[in-house]
Amino acid sequence: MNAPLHSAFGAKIAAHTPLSEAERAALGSLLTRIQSIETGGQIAAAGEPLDVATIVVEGVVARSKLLPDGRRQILSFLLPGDFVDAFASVLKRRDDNLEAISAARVAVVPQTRVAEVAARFPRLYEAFLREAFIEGSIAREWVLNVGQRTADESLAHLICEFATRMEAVGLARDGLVAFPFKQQQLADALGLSTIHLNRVLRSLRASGFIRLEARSLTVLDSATLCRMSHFNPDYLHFDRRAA
Amino acid sequence: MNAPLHSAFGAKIAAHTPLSEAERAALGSLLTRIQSIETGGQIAAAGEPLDVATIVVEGVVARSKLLPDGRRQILSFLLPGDFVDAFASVLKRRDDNLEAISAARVAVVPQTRVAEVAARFPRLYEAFLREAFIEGSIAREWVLNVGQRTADESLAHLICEFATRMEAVGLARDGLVAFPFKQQQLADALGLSTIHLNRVLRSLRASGFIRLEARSLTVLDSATLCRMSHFNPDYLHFDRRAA
DNA sequence: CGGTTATTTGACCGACTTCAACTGCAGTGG
DNA sequence: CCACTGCAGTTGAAGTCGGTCAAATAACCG
Repeated sequence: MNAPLHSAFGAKIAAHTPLSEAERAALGSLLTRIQSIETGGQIAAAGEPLDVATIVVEGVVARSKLLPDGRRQILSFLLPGDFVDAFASVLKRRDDNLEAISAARVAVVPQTRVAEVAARFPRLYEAFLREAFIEGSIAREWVLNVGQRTADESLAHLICEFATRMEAVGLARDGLVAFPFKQQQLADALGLSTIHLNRVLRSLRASGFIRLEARSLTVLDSATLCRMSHFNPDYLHFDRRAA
Repeated sequence: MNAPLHSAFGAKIAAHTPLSEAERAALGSLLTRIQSIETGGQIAAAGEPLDVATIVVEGVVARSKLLPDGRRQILSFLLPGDFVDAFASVLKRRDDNLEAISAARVAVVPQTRVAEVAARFPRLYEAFLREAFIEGSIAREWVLNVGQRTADESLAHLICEFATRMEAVGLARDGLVAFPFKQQQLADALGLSTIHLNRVLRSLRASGFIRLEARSLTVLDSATLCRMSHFNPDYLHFDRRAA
């Protein structure tokens, strides 16, 4: 992970919106209050006011919800460059949690700062809005993943999504990508038990579709993985102008 | 259901945003091109451009996704007064479907019209944004529902959510509410087989929690239903100013 | 090195699915 | 008026996917 430090954030937005120097500078100015969070550390909790947005600078963050008896569902993984809750101030209080999957660095941006930048730079405003709706679209795909796909399909789908998104921000190359997840976390993301997740993961390795060692994943047979999980990247809305 | 025809839409927004006469008029002006859709009719399909927003005037609409082999997941139910895809023009193409659960009447609003109204009335703009993010919040709760809750819990939760939302737009009274769903549709919403859904629904009736006859639902024991499903209405974000 | 946490494995169990058949009802047409 | 059709709902039996319980490695960390 020795990519230039703040690159993902700007790169992600620049991928679909050409940016002026002033816009780049404004983006950079959002990355001031950067916090380091250790693995498993909590970044935000349900019930807190929604007065800050969060930009993931480094590492992976999970958005999750809990049931009173302790069952946990992970709702999405936030990767470097992701900017969440930028418009959440239209709601009052957070109803979910943000926690670090790996050691992470995140920028915590007061909504007032976001609003200033958005007011000055309409294209950035639209880019932020776009990010927010893409996260919504991903959440809907997860409903499909958890509700309809079998355990194998849904794990394969998660891997396809993760690899694709990491590649899009330049953090994967030739199918090789950091994979910081504990099996417990993958299980919570897919609505499976850890034990079953372990067997399914194991079977993907045994089939030769992936290699997984030292928290690092190699996708060996991307085509099969995508096909078996019915992965269709449209829901990631990478390119606005694409057909 | 002989509530005044267009009431739900305005009422829903007025519930958290005080509206001027001009704002009311602008809202009304969005409700011009109203289409009647028969039960099961398709309103929009994946792949279409996202150049229109949709307001549900009457009836219930489902947002759904399909897998190539025919499995279907319903992602949310849109009730009278709901306004969806108002900002979706930041994305290019739809990746889900809208279909009528019951006979429905919907207003199909070109994004340009939405933009005009939003530009003239900032408070309406914010209200629309709010609607959009609440739908996102509901989608995240559904991930939890499908991923973690057992079949009984998740059906009970769906019923609590539906009754609560219908009540919020004045379409339920004393626990009595129209319930247009086929068991197949409920099953697709919860990621269950129809047969299992039938048994679970049946057991909720046998337990005396609900009565269900002639497409009309009576919630007999709301407290137990909410408790057993861990229903916490915070995620519906009804009142922005509430604690 | 010891203690904790993560992963792996096995045996068993249960929630949910699948397959198949039957009921009830509304519409349709003879 | 009544067979005929089709669809939604109901029921039963059998099978499977995935969960639970328990325990053994293996990796991690101070």
